[in-house]
Amino acid sequence: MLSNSSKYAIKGVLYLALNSDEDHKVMVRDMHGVVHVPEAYLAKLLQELSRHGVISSTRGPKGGFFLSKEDRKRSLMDIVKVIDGEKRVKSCVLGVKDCDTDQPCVLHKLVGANKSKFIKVLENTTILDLIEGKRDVEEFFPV
Amino acid sequence: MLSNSSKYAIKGVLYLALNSDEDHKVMVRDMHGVVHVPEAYLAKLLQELSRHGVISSTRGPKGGFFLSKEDRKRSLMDIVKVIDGEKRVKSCVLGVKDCDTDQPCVLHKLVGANKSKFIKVLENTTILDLIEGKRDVEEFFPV
DNA sequence: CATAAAAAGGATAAAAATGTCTTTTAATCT
DNA sequence: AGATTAAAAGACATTTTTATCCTTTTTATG
Ligand code: FES
Ligand code: FES
Repeated sequence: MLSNSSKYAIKGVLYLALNSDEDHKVMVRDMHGVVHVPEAYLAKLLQELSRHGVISSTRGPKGGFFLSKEDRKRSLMDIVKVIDGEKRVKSCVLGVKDCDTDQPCVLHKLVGANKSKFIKVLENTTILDLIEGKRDVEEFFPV
Repeated sequence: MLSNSSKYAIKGVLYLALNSDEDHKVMVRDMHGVVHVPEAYLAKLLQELSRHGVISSTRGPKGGFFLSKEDRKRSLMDIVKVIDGEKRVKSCVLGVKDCDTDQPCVLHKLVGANKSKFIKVLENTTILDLIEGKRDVEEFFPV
């Protein structure tokens, strides 16, 4: 459903949500160990997210990636859309076509409801929702 | 969640459920067009399923793949386990570890229930369940 | 302005998934 | 028995995903 890259990206953004803001940017070098994602690869993913305006970044000394107030209101789907594309996550359990069309597949009535519920979660859950009240970083990044 | 290969395999087995029995075996050549899976690749997947006893086959003239009475009682999960492995489908939304452990991830409470419901469907739905009453082959194999 | 720090970008590499082809084995039919 | 047929097996090819490396551009700061 979600690619590995999307999982990585989500974890990266969660880290930023917990550890960064406009005044405290964080370098990939300092976060890749905690979220268990290869440094260069995580950098690529975050750059992609930044390029699409899902997260923020500045270059140079004191630079790094961070989440602005606005960024925190982004949904998980915003991340997934950039990395995997919407099509991938919404595709039918049995094929490539979009789910919920006029011609549902055999499995649709069995799993379709679950799938669209999952998508709703991605769409309706913001970064802020996930981190509110939490500061115990480690629990966020299981191996 | 499910690999493309698993989807192919499920579609192949569904075709066999609708079009084969002990006395009417079917060759890959005759089915790959209907289920929209490359011939040689489908052959490989079916061979794998047969090797693991999920479906049946015999070689030579009048040979082919088919589902025995027993085979029809197999669950979707039996197919997925052979092709993808159980780990892959059960893994956590955010990582590689198994879901539902003592240390659930941040997303678990949001999506975990959906995921385990999906797995339950795979485990509890048999081939027979899917085809009962149906003979309209085409609706089963959307593009 | 010089310098160093950091992301951005691009090229490349490695691994996994997907797909094809050829040879071997087993069943059936003359 | 011999010819034919079809799956089984395995080698090979392609594509996609995942991952690394190196150069360039931008920016803060002394
Ligand atoms: S159409 Fe196949 S899961 Fe919805
Ligand atoms: S532990 Fe991550 S989804 Fe269950």
